[in-house]
This record gives sequence, C-alpha cells and structure tokens, in this order.
Amino acid sequence: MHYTRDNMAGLLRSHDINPTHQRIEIAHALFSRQEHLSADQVMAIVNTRHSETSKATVYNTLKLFLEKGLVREVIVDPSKVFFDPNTDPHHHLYEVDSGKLSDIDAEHIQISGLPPLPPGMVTEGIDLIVRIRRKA
Amino acid sequence: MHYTRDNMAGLLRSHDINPTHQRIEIAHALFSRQEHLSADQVMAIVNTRHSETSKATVYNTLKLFLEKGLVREVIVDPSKVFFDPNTDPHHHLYEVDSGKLSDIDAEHIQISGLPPLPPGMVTEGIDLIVRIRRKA
DNA sequence: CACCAATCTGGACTTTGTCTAATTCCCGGA
DNA sequence: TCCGGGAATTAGACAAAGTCCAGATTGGTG
Repeated sequence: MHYTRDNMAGLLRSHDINPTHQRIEIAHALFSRQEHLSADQVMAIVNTRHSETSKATVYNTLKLFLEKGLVREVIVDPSKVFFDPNTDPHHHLYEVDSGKLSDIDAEHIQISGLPPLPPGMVTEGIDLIVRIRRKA
Repeated sequence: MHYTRDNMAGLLRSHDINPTHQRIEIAHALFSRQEHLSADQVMAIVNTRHSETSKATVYNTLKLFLEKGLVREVIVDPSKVFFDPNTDPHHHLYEVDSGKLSDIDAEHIQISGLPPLPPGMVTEGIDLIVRIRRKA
C-alpha cells in the first residue's frame, strides 16, 4: 500500500475528517514515514518546499487526528509529545540517550495482575514504555 | 515513621546529598505528603509561609534528587513532569480528566513476552501507565 | 456570482524549564 | 574570632512547546 496524497484524502474521509490541503500534507508526512514525529518535525516536513502550513494549523490538525483516532499520542519525553500513525495496540521502546522511539508489537505481550479499577471508571489505554540505554 | 525535617537531613546524607535548608524543605514537601508533585507544586508548598526558595533551586534540587536516586520522575502528562518519592518498583494509574495520579504496586504485576533488547543495551526502567477515565 | 461556514493564519501570549553571573552561606584553618 | 574559598542559592533573562484569538481565505452551494 502506497501512502499517496489521494489515499490520504480517503483515509481522512473514512475517519470523518474533511480532507483539506493542509490536513492531507500532515497525514502524508506521518503515514508515508510510519514514524513517530513531534509537532515540530511535522511542521518542518510540511514546510520544506514552500511554507504552506502555520504552526496553529499543525497543532489543531494533530489534535483533530487524535480525537478522530487517526493517530496516537506518545508521551515519553517531558519536552515534547510524539504522534504515532500506528494505532494498532502496541508499546514503545525508548532509547533514553538518543531519543529514538520504536514500536513493540503488543501481540505477544501479556500484562497480568492489574488491580481492579475504581468503580465507574474505564480504561482508556495502557502505555508500556521500556526505557533503554547503552551499556556503560 | 515520621518525616521530620531532622529525618530528612539523614535521608539526604545517606544518599550522598549535602543537606541544606532548601533541600531539606523540598525533601520534606515530597516525603511528608507521599504524593506525586510537579516542580510548580513543590515551589508553591515550599514558599507558602515566607518566600524561601527560588525556582532555579527547586529545579536544580529535583534534578539532583533524581540523579541520586531519591525520587523518580513520572512522565504522564505532556505539560509537566511529576516527581515521585516512592522509588520502590511500581506503576501508575492516571485519571486523564482530573490529572490524579496514583501508584500500582509492582509486586503482583507480571509482564511477559517482551522482545530481546538490541545488543549492548540495558533496561533503565519499565514504565506502565494505565490511563483511566470516568465512564461516559 | 454571492454567500456562509469551515478552515487557516500570524502573532501575541502562557507555561515549563534552563542558563548565567552575581551573591550568600558555611566550614576549616590561623 | 576572622578569613578564604568552594558549594549552594538567587533573580531574572531566556528558550521551547503549545495555546489562543481575531481577522483573512477557502470552497462548496444556490
């Protein structure tokens, strides 16, 4: 499957998002790379050729994608949020020194022994982050 | 065990930290409450009576405590870091709406199926965050 | 073509955290 | 007690990420 801009339009529509130029470019940046990108990085990518998209739009759009379930938010670094085009259940491996972030497929991971939730509450998500570092 | 200021001095010394007034106050804020506090909250607590401790010192001190293993950093909210006086192995339950953060004892939790680490890397920590929300 | 709602924009603003140069504190020795 | 010096603290300027708003643009419809 190629992540063409046309396919992006369809993807957006299927998530109930009006596919505008800017939104298509931002989706394309995320999905064609299949990487975790910060808002800053998205801005830089989208505006490489000619300045096209404002900071406000990048932030608004990423928030919209989040609400519509098109991307996931990954909070591992206190200084910036990453956006993840992979919404399948999965976890993260974070290289503390380099800041490199990669996926761990959730398929083979078992987490057991979690306590019952307080009444009236539901789980929104379980984030498992394995922080690793080069051996000293 | 009461978390008196005198006991704090001992705790700091035992972690190879020179116990100054400000450090004792900051440690006392964290340990007497046994809660997760942000740098801002620590600032507010320490300076309630009379303004005593500058922002720079609060940040420097928290970073120092972190390096010396006296507290842990909890990254759940993109907008601020929490500091956790509980350094026993444990995980976190995060109420997305209220921002309330509580501990989950790690004792009964089993995580299996993690993939092998890349060669030459070691695990620095495993953070498990259960995000919950009031049922709609 | 004109209209309207949705979208986008620049830029001011806020918040969290960092940095630096100057000051203050505290301890050990004379 | 007084002094010197390294450690610690300070105020405030600065940086980076993200939010907000009022006005401009866009694009689809009659």
